[in-house]
Amino acid sequence: MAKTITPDLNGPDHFPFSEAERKWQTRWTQANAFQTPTHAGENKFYCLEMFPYPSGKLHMGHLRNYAIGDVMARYYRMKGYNVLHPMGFDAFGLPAENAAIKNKTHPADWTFNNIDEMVTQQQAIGLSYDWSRKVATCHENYYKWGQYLFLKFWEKGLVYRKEGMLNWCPDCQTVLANEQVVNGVCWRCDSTVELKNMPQWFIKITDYADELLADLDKLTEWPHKVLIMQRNWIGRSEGAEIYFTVAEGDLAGTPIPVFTTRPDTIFGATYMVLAPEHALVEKLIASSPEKAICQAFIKKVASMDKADRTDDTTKKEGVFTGAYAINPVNGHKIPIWIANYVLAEYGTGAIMAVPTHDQRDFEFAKEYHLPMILVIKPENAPFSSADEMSAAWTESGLMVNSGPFDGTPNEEGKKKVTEWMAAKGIGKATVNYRLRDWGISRQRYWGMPIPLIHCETCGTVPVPENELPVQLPRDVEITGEGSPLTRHQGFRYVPCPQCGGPAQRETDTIDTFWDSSWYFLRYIDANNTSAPFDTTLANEWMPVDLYIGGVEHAVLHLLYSRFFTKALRDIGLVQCDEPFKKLVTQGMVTKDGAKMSKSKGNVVDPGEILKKFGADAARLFILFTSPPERDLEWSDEGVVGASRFVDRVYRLIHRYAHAFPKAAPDGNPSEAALTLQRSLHQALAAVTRDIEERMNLNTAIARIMELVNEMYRFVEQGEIASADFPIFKEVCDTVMKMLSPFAPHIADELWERTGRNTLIQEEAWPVFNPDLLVAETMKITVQINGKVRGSAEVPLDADEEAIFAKAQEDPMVTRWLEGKTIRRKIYVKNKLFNIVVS
RNA sequence: GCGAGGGUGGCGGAAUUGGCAGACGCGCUAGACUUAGGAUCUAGUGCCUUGCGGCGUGCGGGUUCGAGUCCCGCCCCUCGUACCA
Repeated sequence: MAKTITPDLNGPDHFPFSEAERKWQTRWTQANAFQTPTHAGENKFYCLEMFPYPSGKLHMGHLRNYAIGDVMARYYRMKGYNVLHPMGFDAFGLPAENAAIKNKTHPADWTFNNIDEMVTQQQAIGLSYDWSRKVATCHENYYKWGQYLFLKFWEKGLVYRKEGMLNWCPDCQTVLANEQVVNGVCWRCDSTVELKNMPQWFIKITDYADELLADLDKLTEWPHKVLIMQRNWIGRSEGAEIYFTVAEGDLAGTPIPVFTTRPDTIFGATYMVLAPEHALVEKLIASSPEKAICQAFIKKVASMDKADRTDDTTKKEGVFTGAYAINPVNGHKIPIWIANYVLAEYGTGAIMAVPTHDQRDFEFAKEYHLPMILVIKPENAPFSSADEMSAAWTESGLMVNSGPFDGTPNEEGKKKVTEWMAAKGIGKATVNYRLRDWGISRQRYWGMPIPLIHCETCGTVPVPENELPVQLPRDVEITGEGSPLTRHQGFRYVPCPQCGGPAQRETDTIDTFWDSSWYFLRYIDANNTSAPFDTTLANEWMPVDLYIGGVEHAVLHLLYSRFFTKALRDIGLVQCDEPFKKLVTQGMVTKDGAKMSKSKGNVVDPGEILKKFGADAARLFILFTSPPERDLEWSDEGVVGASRFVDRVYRLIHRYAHAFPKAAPDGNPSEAALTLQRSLHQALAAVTRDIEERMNLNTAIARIMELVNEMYRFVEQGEIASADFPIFKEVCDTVMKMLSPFAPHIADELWERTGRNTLIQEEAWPVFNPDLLVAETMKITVQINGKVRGSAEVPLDADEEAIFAKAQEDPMVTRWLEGKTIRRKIYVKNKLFNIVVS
C-alpha cells in the first residue's frame, strides 16, 4: 500500500480576509517591506501611478489605477529589481476653498484630513508603496522647492508677464476658472461672464514646441492615441507670413500680416478678414461709414461665449469694415471684412481669403457675394473658372492667374512663392503653432505663492532663494470673492528685497499643474531639505519606467511634465529628455454603460467592496474583468466570482498545508503528477509573458485560475500519493508566488500556513523550465479541406509521413477521405495537418 | 468635418506570427449535498438540426489549402478635437 497525504478537511472554507489583511498590512509596515533603497543600482524599475487629488474618498478609478501599478511593482520586486513605487497628493486647488466656505473649515485642515483618510484607504488595499517618500504639494516642504524651480525658470528667461484674457464675473468681482463658467454665466450668481484683459504670468512652453513635437517619436511605449493628441495640441503648421497693407486713409501703408499655409494661392486672395478683436479693427472703422454696423457686430460676437461661437452650427457671419487692403503680390485693392470665423488667438488674427481654395472662404464669399479667382487648376477639372465651382478646390493642381507662377505645380509653388515674396520683402516663411504659452496665474488662495515682489523702483524682483519658502499665510478670510491674499496686509506689503523700499508681493498663486509637473522627481529624494532633489539620484532613477493614469491627462499634465523635464535638463538639474518611458492609460470604470458619477447615481464605493469581499478579491476582480487600457464595466456578480476564486485557492492549499514541511521525494511520481507539473510550467511561462511583455493582467489571472482548476482535478480523490507530493508542493508554491502580486494578503497568509516564516515577496519570481513545457507526444489537428475532422496523437517531432499514417487511423478521417483524391497535404509543424481532397 | 480606437455567445472578455473561434469568469439549466448560503461539488451551456451534419467573429466582396486575424468597398458605436487660415 503506497503512502499518501490526506487533506485536513477541518480547516475554514473561506479565506478570513479581514484578519489576514490586518495582520499582513501590519507586518509589512513593521518590516519596512516596501522601502526603496536610496540608490537605483543596476536594475531599477520606477513604477508610478498618477497621484490623486485628496478629495477624501477613493473611487473605483483609483482602485483600478493602483491595483495595476501594484501588480507591476510587486512583480518587478520579485524579479530582483530595485523598485521605486511611491504615492503622494496633488493637494492644492479649488475644492479645498469651496469646502472651506461651505463647512467653515480651513483649506489646510480639510486637505490634510482628507490625505489621512485616503492613505488609510490606500493601505487597506494592500498597496506596496514606500510611504517614507509621500509628498503633498500643499506642504511647505514641497512648495518651497516648487518656488525654487520657479526662480530657476525665471533666471532662464522662461517666465514673463503680459495681458491675458480671463473670465471675469462683474457681480462677484472675481476671476473665474474655465470650469466655473457654466454656459457662459457665473456658476454662483448667474451673471454673464465677461472676458477681461488682466496682467498674468506666462511660462514660455512655446520655446520648446519643436522639441516637444519631435521627441514624441522617442516615446515608442506611449499609446498612439496620446501621441496624436499631443501632436494636435502642439499643432505645428508650416506656411508663410504675408504683409498686406492698408490701402488708403490715415492708416495707408500700415502692414496687416496674415498667416497662411497656402502661399501658393495668394493671387486668388479677393478679400481679407480680421478677427473682431483684432487690434487694428477699431482704428480701421474709426472714420468708416460702416462704423456703427461694425461696432454692433463686434459687440454681438463678444457677448457670445466661446463654445457657441465655435460651434459648427453657428453660421459664418461678417461685416465689411469700409476699408481696403493691398495684396502685395499684385497690387489689387481688396475689401477688409471682420467675421466670426476668424480667431484672434490663432496665427496673426487676420487671414487672406481665397474662396476658390478654402471651403470656409468659399461659403462666406457666396453668402456675401464677394469675388473669386481660380488660381489652382487640376488636370481634367470639372470647372474652368471660379463661376463654375460648387465648392473650394483644396487638392493639388497647376497654378493659373498667378502672374510669373502660371503653370507651376502648386505644391512646388508654395515654396517658390514664399521665396519670391521673401526676396521682395513682402512675406517670409514661418511656422505657426497652436500651442500657446502657459498662463500660470490664479487669483486664488489655496495654491503655491508665486515668489515675486513688485517694487515701484526696481520693478519685479524675485524673492531671494534663502528667503524661501514664501509661506502661504494661514490667517485668511475666504469668501469666494476676490483673492484672499490681496486682502492679507502682512502678506501683501513687504519691503523690496533689492532696495528695501515699499513693495508688494505677487498675490496670485500658481496653477496646480505646476505642482504636478515635477512631483515624480521629488519622490526620488522626497526628504531633501537643501534641494528639490539630488541630481545624481534623479539621473539614476529617471525616467519613470511605467506611468499609469487616466487618459484625461493626455495633453495638459503629460505635456507640462515633458516640458518641465526638458527645461530642468537645460537648467542642469536632470539629464533625461523625457520623463515617462512607458505610459499606460487605463480605461474608465463604468456601471450600466456610463461613467460612475454621483449625478447618475451609479457609483460603487470601493470601501464597501473591500469590506464585503476583501482587498484581494477586489483587486483580482478589477484586474481580471478587462485589460488595463479598456473601459471596465463594474459588475456586482463579477466580484463574487473573484471572491470564490480566492476561497478556492485558500481551501486547496490550506488542506494540505500540514504536509508541506515534511514533503520529500518518495519514489517515482505518477503520470498525472507529471502532467500537472507540465501545466504548471506552461502556466508560469504564460503568466510571466502576460505581465511583462503585454501587461495583460486579465489573461495572467485567467491562466492561474485554469491551473487551479487543474489542481482540483488532480486532488479529486482527496489523497495525494507521497511520491506525487513534492510535485504538488512545487505547484502550490508557484501558484502562491504567481498570485502574490495580484492578491498579496492570501499569498502571504498561505505562505505562512505552509510553514514559512519569510514574506513571500522576498521570494524570487519563479523561472519556468523549458524542458517541462512539452510532452513526449503531441496532438495534431487533422483537417480535410480546411475543416477539422479529427486528430492524431504522435510522438514529438514526428515527420509528415508518420502523422499522415496516424491520421488515417482516425475513423472520421477515413470516412471523409473515402472516394476522394488527395490533391495536397499541408503540415504546419507541431500544430495542424490539412489534407486537400476533391 | 477631421483624427483615433472598437464591433466576437445572454454578459465581461480569450484567441502571441493567417492554423481546433468562444480560454477564464459571470449568468443560466439539471443534479448532488446541506447546518438553507451570495456555501460547496458534479454535468451541461454559440446557433440550427432527431441524427448525420450544417452555419457562425457588424455587412458585402477578394486573396489563401486555411481568414476574427490580410486586402478592397460599406455600416454602426465610443473617445478626442473642432471654423487652426
